[in-house]
Amino acid sequence: MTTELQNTGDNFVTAPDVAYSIIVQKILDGEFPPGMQLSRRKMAEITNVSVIPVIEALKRLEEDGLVESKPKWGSYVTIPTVEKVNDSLEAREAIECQIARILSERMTDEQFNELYQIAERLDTVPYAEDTIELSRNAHLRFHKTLAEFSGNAKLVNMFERINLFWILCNALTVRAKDVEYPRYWHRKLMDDIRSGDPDRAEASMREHVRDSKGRIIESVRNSHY
Amino acid sequence: MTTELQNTGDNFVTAPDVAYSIIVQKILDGEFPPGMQLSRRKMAEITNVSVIPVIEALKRLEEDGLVESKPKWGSYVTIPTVEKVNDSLEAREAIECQIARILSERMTDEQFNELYQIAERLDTVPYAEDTIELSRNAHLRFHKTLAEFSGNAKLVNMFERINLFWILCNALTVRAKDVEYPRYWHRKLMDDIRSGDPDRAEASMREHVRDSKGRIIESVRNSHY
DNA sequence: ATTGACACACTGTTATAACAGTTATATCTT
DNA sequence: AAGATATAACTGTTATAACAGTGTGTCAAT
Repeated sequence: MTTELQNTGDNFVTAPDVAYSIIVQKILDGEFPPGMQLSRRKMAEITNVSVIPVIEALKRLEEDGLVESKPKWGSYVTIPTVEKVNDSLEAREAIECQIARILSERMTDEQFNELYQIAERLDTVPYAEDTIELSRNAHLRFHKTLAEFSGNAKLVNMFERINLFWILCNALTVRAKDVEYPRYWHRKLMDDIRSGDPDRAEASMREHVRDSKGRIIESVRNSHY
Repeated sequence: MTTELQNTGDNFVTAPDVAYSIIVQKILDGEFPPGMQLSRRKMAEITNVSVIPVIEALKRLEEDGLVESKPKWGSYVTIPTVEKVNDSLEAREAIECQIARILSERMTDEQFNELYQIAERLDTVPYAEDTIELSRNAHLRFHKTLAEFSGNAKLVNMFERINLFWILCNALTVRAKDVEYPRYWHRKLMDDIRSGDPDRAEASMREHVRDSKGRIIESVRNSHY
């Protein structure tokens, strides 16, 4: 049953990769709910690898903020408290504002066009029940592309970390009806970045990030784990 | 010879902790210079633990940016290229500016006084050959304390990561004579944070971080590994 | 009935050893 | 002598198993 462990040419899939992707999936799907203990042996059994790679997978998840550990006790799925969500959003604000600043100073026309297309779709496609998955993915891709276009590997890395915890919170709490963007929300952000003024770009991004803050905090407060 | 592995009461020192601290020390001391390959077996031998904890230690070092890895080849001490240093400084800027913003809005009088004392020492003690170690430590503590007073665990964590790579770069390149602070450099920063205006605090911090940028980049460019 | 202690069934931790690539060197062939 | 091939000595990777705490439930004594 080691079908997934094959070395397909150049890119080598390690056992920790396998364990990580399976566990992440189950956490985001809600199969492993917040607070649930993740025993190393059981995770090894589920993912068909041994304990060693599971340790590394859990460690990565800890870096992502999806899992926490008590020494000599074990790991469990992070419970998104108001404090943690707040910390995460402040960190996200730091990263994304810096990305906006950088992009305002170095962004090619092709990059702007690509981003603007996504922004337009986000502003026009309604956030309805049947398109929620589509819209959410587009939204994630928008921010991920912004990060990548900064050309800064460290910022991209930090963003992806923060983002996973954010995705978890969304999956747990936000419903479609809660989300309603102004009509030119994302395109305005792009225009402000395009202006070439770092301060303006940053201010616009800060507003953009903070917009979701109150909503998320409220949702988290209402869901007790 | 397992004297270091004892469980001293409550706080449990794991084998990865032991390996990590030894290897970090040797990297920062220059005993393991940039580019040097760090074989897992040899690291295990040096640190008196087995290969498994060494894997975790090397992984932590990778997170810190002190070590890089090629799959199926091994780990080696990071070579601080201009690009990496630049990325790191931009990330540092993001974190520290956000910390400055937060502190401008929530900082107690005691916290301000403690920070101001360190700032005063930094501005008055000359950065001479014999006090370089002292001064550098004070400088690190200043920024570390700033991070901690933000009350945001994620930001503290991110800061410590970034900071280690920064320490490495400093250890490799900067000489005492290169560094010369304006007389009120750190106290001005504290005053700007104290003003209560997030934008002003941020701008001041940005200037503070960028001040060192040119100097470091130049030093790194001149030291080819 | 309550309380204490002991044992068992979990948990993490990590050393050993076998497996699997990579690289460099030595040997063989042309 | 030059090139190609095989081999040896590294490297990372990870499964197995033994060790070491932690918590829980049960049983006996009070």
